[in-house]
Amino acid sequence: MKAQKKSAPNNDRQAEIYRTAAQIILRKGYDATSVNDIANALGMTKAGLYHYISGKKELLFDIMNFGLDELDEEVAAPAKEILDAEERLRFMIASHAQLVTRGQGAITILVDEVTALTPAQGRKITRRKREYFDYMRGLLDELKNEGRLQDVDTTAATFCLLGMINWLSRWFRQGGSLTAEQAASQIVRIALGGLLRPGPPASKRGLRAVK
Amino acid sequence: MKAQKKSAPNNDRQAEIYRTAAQIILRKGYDATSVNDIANALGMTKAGLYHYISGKKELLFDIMNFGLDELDEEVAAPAKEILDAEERLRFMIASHAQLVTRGQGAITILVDEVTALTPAQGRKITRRKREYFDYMRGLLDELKNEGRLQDVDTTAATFCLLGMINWLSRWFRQGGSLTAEQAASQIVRIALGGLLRPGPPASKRGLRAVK
DNA sequence: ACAGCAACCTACCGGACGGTCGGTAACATA
DNA sequence: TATGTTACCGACCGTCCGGTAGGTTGCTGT
Repeated sequence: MKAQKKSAPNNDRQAEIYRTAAQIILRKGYDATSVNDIANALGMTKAGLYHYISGKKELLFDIMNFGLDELDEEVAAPAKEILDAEERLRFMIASHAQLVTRGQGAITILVDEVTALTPAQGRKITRRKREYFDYMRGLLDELKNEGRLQDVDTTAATFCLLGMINWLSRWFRQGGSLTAEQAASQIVRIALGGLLRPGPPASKRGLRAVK
Repeated sequence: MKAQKKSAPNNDRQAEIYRTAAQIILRKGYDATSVNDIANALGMTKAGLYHYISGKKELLFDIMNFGLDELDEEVAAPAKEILDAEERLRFMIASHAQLVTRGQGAITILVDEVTALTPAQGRKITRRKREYFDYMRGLLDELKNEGRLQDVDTTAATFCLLGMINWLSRWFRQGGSLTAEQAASQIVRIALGGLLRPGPPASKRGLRAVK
């Protein structure tokens, strides 16, 4: 059968390729996804797809940068305009989480597969990731200086934050019992306020090391 | 012939194979790891390795079960003997986190690569994972009933917990600025108590929705 | 002394994959 | 009508991978 699509200019097609490829790679993993898989999902052949991309690695690299662009534009940049540090943190967590839950925007997660890139590409992606990480940790440091933070290591805390947010992509499903907004708000609540009530039974108050 | 026992060296070698394979797969990913890679790391050839394993997928499946066994033995089982729910949660987070940081025990993380298994194998692993998850959520429910939990969705909270813990494997490095115990204790503190101090400056108290 | 078996090896196979080459069909421009 | 460009396709190539066949070596029990 021949599907007929008339309106498909270059730019739209490119974006469609990124989006489709990102979804498949997100689901099956980079190595397990063949260029053929991506091409077929787009209704074309491998050779046809190579008209748009210059290689499998380059496609991954482009997608990752696309995802990081989104992150900068929708999370980091708007956050920088919020004056209050606590509110800024709240915004970053919530908007980052919502970016992850958006199926198409799930691109961000591909940041995992850095090992599949060439060393040079990997270094570039890692640098961009680190920039974002450092900004977030800096925000926590700021809060700590204001005395608004619990006594926690800000590096570890940043990783915990990103862990919760990135893990969203593993469990959040559109149409599940939680909406994207609800999931994001849960993460904000847990990250900022923790699980336990401020005033516990007041029986034991010591951090226990294990083993 | 039930009395027939496999010779002793077999078992040691088998365990060594699991541990070595797990480390490589953890670092490079399942698909990017060839059977040859694993064999070479063990100082043998591919055909030699096939003396011990029955296939690449089966190896992965065995490793995953091995990791889940560890999780049951070192986290779930001991936890069940702790009476106080809060202390039980504290123990589970800390011991699970430490299991993840132990280089060799890093096996647990392989739980990601379920898609690489056959459907039947995948179902079995997923079932075991879900068992663990359900136990953890049940613990949170218990705490909630006791009124010791903040107002959070226990399912989302469990995922957040596991997100933080599993993410450890991405950033924790032996010999870094934090010891395994310190990292585990940071996670416990953040998960249970949150990032922010109980009493904030009490200036603005509004939840901001994002964009 | 020798059978038996565990623990490897070299050599090879079929298939899948990333990538290329030389087309072609449709449309725009002039 | 001639020409160029964009968007694709079928066929093919070299490589590497999972897996197998059929050995060889060396220990062990009898």
